[in-house]
Amino acid sequence: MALHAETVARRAPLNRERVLQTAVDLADAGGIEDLSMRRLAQELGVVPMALYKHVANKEELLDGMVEIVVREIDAPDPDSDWKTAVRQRILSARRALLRHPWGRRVLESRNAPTPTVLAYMDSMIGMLRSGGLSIDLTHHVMHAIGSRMFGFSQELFTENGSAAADVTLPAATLAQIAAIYPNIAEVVARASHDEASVVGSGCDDQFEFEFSLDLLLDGFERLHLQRWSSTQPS
Amino acid sequence: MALHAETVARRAPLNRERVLQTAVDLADAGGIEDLSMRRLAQELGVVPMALYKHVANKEELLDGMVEIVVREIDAPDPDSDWKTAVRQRILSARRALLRHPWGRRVLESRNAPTPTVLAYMDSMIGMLRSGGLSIDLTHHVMHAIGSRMFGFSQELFTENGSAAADVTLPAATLAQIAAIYPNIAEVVARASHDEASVVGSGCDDQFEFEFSLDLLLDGFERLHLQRWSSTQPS
DNA sequence: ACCTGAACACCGTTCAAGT
DNA sequence: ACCTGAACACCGTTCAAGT
Repeated sequence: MALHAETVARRAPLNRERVLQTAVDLADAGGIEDLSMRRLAQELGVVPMALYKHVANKEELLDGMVEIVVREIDAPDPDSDWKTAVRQRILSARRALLRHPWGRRVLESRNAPTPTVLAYMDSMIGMLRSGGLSIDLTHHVMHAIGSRMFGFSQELFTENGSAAADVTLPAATLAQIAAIYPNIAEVVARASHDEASVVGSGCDDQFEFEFSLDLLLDGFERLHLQRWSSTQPS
Repeated sequence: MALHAETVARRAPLNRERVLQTAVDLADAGGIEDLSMRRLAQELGVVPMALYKHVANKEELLDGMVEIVVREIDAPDPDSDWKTAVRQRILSARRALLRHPWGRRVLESRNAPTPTVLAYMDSMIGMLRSGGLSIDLTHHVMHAIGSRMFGFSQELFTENGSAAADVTLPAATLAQIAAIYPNIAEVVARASHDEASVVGSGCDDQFEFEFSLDLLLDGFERLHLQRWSSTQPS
């Protein structure tokens, strides 16, 4: 009896908030593949089925985790012009995603947007409209930004560290690669020469992200200034 | 004895080619989530362990499936200018991916690029270099295109059909959504009005893909013409 | 009313035994 | 040498029994 009471008292009462936050912590620490309902229950000191009191199923758990990540994105700066404000906000989203590397994969696996995601999108549209962009242009801009608005890049093979064109192989095999893929070798050689300070990939992810983001934003601005319309393409 | 001989004769001899092609067919028909080693073995009329004679593990199976998809991408047209040739090739990649909707997810899950993927990237770099782009610009262009070179879009919640901003809900709840997300509602209302002919999403995926692809390609061309360099940003 | 153990229907893969 | 059944260590979730 006493033992039983002590056991109950020792563990903090489970609630949805604590379930979600522990799931986030687990994914942050061990990656999303280490997160299972059974593993999460173990971490919380309960039996797996106890979780189903607070989340309907694993999908709802993942939805809740997405909400936590998206809520970390800074509010828009009302004093900046639309392009600067959008840029800053997306860079803030990227920082949130760097804190939670599993966020990208999980967000992309969702079937439907959660309320927080919809609110973020609504806010983003509002920023573009406040900048004077037409509804038409805003619509296509939202498609063009796509999940980049959450700070996703669209790079190759970055999930697990190194990008495809980046070579962490010994120089011996690099020569062999050059024989088969001469163009890749040329680019890699140049990149590693220019940016030798960057360890690992040899590429500056932040630079690459801003490079493509700015290319798109500049394109949007150009279309806006020339009063682009989808019915009369230039 | 006779029965046994008949059983052996009835099933075509297993080989790597047939294992991979059957896996592709299964994924095409039932989605990637229906593809398991056990399910694939069943389809081929063998015991699960028989597959491990032809592929080391499931990862290698998925690699092989990626190779099949990427090999379907058309070769570059040597007579077109670089921008047109790149554009055509990426649109061909997109068609391949539309035939194998699981391709995106599987390709993104790979840890390292397969030989066919590397060859495709090498060829893409070659096209840019032939167009006169500097190694420096080519490098950053490759990052900026990223997985879009395989025909991936970066749209939201498109995996399972409808994009986030698209409303397939009854009009009654649309009004409720408008109260909470007025900016989304405004864009959706306009889009469904303009493109009422398109069923489902109300958005023309092909148009959106080409819109952002051309924005990027035009940006690349502009940087090339003004002799852009990463060491001296404009 | 609440909690929970056992069970179900799956996974990918290992391993040892059988032919 | 080749093939294969059983087993291992997992999943998410259901369900009925226990308190």
